Amino acid sequence: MITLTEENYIKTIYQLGRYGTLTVSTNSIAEVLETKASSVTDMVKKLAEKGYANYKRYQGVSLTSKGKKIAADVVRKHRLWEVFLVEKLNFTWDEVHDIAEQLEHIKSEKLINELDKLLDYPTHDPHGDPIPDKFGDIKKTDKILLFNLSESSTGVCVGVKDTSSSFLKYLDKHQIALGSKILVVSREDFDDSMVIEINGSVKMSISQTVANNLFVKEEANT
Amino acid sequence: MITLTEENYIKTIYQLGRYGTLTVSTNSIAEVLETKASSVTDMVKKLAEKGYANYKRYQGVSLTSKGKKIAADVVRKHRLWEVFLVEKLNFTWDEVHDIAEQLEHIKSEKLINELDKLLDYPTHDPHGDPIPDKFGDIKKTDKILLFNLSESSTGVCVGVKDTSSSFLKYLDKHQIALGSKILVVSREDFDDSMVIEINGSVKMSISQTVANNLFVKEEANT
DNA sequence: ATACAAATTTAGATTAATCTAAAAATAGTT
DNA sequence: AACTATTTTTAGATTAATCTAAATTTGTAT
Repeated sequence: MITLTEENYIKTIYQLGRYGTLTVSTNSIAEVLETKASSVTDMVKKLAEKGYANYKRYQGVSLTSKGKKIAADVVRKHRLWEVFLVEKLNFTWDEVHDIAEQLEHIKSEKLINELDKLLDYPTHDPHGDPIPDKFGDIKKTDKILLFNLSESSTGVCVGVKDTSSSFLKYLDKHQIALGSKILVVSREDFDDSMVIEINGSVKMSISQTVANNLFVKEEANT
Repeated sequence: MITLTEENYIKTIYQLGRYGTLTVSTNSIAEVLETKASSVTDMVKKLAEKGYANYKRYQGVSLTSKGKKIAADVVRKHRLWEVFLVEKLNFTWDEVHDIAEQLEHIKSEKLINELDKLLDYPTHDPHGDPIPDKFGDIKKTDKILLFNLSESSTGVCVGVKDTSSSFLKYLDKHQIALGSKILVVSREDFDDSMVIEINGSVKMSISQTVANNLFVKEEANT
């Protein structure tokens, strides 16, 4: 059996390592999980013993295919529950993370399959992140950061990097949502801010920080 | 903060003590939770220290009002989730217990209130057990065991005592469900079995065990 | 009232997950 | 190549929840 704590470590390794493709450092895991690096070392040894991770001292950790499957399942559950909370229980996108963090550990295959069906098989969560399928596979989209969109180009908002409540509320306030059409009107070299136009109407200036936390899908030039 | 384990002990004390009205023994708690009495003693001391229970060595445990509130909340969540699983996710009444056992520990007031609303404020779970309201109050029904129904009396099935999968499947097989009308046709002194008629059509013989695990609400004599 | 059986508690040990502080390895810079 | 700063690991301790085995209390029956 796998414990809740182990699941959280595995998920963190998965996400820090770009869905399990990279090796990650114990320190970075410790930072995300708000523990100490020494605790991470201990746990990572255990995960390796149990066959969920590859680990060589001082060389970082990666997931085995067994570990990746577990991680993808947890992420799948997390994101499906987020969709449920927003679609069925009237939550807003900035309220769902902490609850999904709890719900992601519920064990029942039927439950998650039925939930998937109830929600009509969504492919992305309320923040635009992709939902792994039953087999742990993820559809990759060619999203880029708004910051990397050039002047007079247009993109559709497809996700956020920072999912903090404060950032999401900022976006709400300025009517930026998934699906919004964003035109880069001009860029300011001085402080890397930019002026954008949202859905062809509202014009506003955004900071580099905002531009670096918003994913868009670039639209073909007109 | 209250741990998951503490919550489970509190819930058990609540249920063994008839919704917190009686004092219960450490042994009975140990049996339900499948632990040893010595573990229970330790935990019960801790619960008393934290203000959730009243405890005097060798004299059993009861809940404080603070403990009762926590227990009622957990039971409320458990039963609401059971309704959700049956009503929205196509589970049958014999499949929901173990999953609800996990879901009952999810912490979010908004979540449970919204769930309550989504389900249209149900008063009973799929086994006929009452759902405590937001304040922890429970509507008591005057249900009796089918075993205590006299010959030629009629009752409506309103709940089960044994919620095991095997018993529930037995009921399904014989078309006995919540709401079924049951007439006691005759009783057999020899082995305490009885012949019943279900919904005015099917006649069958049931054992004492079955009659002692089915709750009915007696109907006024015709 | 005593003696015995059953229930309960205590004492001491174990496991999982964590921590601090010290030691070891790695990586970067001159 | 040597020094230093950073990262990582080890060693030893702590906490929550549990266990076994022994000791204590309670209740019952003669």
